[in-house]
Amino acid sequence: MEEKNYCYKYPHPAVTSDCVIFGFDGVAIKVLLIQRGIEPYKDKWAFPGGFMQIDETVEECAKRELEEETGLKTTSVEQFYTFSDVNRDPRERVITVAHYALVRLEEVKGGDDAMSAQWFAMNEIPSLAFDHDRILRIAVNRLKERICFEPIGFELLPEIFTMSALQNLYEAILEMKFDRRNFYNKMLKLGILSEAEERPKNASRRTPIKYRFNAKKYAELKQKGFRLEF
Amino acid sequence: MEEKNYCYKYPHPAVTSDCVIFGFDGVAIKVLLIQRGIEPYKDKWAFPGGFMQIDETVEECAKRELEEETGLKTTSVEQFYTFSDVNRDPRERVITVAHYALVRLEEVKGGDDAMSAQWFAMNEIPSLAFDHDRILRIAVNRLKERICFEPIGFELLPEIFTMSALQNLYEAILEMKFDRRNFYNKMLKLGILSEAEERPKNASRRTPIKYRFNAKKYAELKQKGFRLEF
DNA sequence: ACAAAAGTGTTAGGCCTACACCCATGA
DNA sequence: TCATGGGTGTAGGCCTAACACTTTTGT
Repeated sequence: MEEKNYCYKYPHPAVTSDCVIFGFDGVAIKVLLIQRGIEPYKDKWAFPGGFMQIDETVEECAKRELEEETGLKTTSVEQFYTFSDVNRDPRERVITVAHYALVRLEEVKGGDDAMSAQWFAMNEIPSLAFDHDRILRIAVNRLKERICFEPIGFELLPEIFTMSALQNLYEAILEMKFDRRNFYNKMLKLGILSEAEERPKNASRRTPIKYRFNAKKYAELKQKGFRLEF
Repeated sequence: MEEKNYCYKYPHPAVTSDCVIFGFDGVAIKVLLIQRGIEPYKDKWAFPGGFMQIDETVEECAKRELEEETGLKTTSVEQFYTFSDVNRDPRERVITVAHYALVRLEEVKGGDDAMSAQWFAMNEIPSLAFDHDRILRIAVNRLKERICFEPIGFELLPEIFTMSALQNLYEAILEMKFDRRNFYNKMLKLGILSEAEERPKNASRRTPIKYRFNAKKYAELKQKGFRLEF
């Protein structure tokens, strides 16, 4: 038998952190999953995550496990819900603090085949281990809510992007279609986009304007309180 | 020495649930606190809460502890953040899942002096135990955010209320002043208020109209998606 | 040549905001 | 009689939503 050296007067649950990692390939929202190598739910797909160590916060745990399991280093994850159903893990009582993060797909490719991590489009998600289906549903809802208030979409795009890439992203996340002209106007009126290059003199009608996110203007705007409506 | 009969291969944190209970007395938002009877932070004020049992969810724990410590039974609490700083409790590693709930002050009076629970107006909050100051700050932010999207304010008011009571509540939560006519128009246009009584024939200009919250109309509205803007 | 991508502007309707007067009551 | 609370409507500005054509490029 294993040694069990950590003893308490009352029963303690195990605590894990899980990570729902969103990416965007220009067309669809994708989610990063790993295939479990051990029981329970061996060979099933699940979110990267694992047991919290006694000297780290749940956020630190989420980032550490993410890197260990997928090679992906992110600067920030955001917790969004704690799942505590009594029987959500067959091994022992486990509560998990679920986090999400947005990453640029381009910056990640490395981790994919070295590890057993893979990106899945939202409509191709396999059946997931534990209660991870539920975690995903709630994560997607949070993402939808949040993108209406903060320009988090830019974290999913390359630094320089076209207006239609941005529109595609919003349409993919919110599962809605927008009128192109209205979307342009709304985004430009917000004032948080800067043109990323001189428009060449020989600008054809066909070459799209490149933008970048203007964090400085956004900070000013945020102070005053604002809201993106869709 | 106490017996320590619950043993694990790896160290486990303790898990607690805490409750930020909001009430409204017609003028100001209040919060329910209890005075701690034991160390650590003996005699300091804190949110009701306590250790999760191994066979209950964090939400069940929150409701149980709330009732044990204040006599207050609530049907629902909502978790809003999990605090996991490594040293937030001097006894052992404790992570807490913080919840909030809105209650009608009128329905609570019982518990107050039997227990050592007391209501505090937001500007009279004493210094709190643990990291409960931080928990309160975040709870208040969530409340502000949420009241702009869902008519949770009605949970704080008596079933039948006047428009100015409702306006006072919104002004207290959001710490803003609204134009009375605009507030009336906005609320009535939403269509989630019903007049609670016949307007008497001898209606004087001075007797206010009584309303009640119309959950049915709200449910219809919610399906279509809506938003309260302030 | 045709389909697909991208740039561009106007109009009508709805919503938000700001604002003032009258009446009744209680002190 | 005066202060307070409460009911009520309008006008201007801003935002939103709907909507079409032209240019260019690649096939």
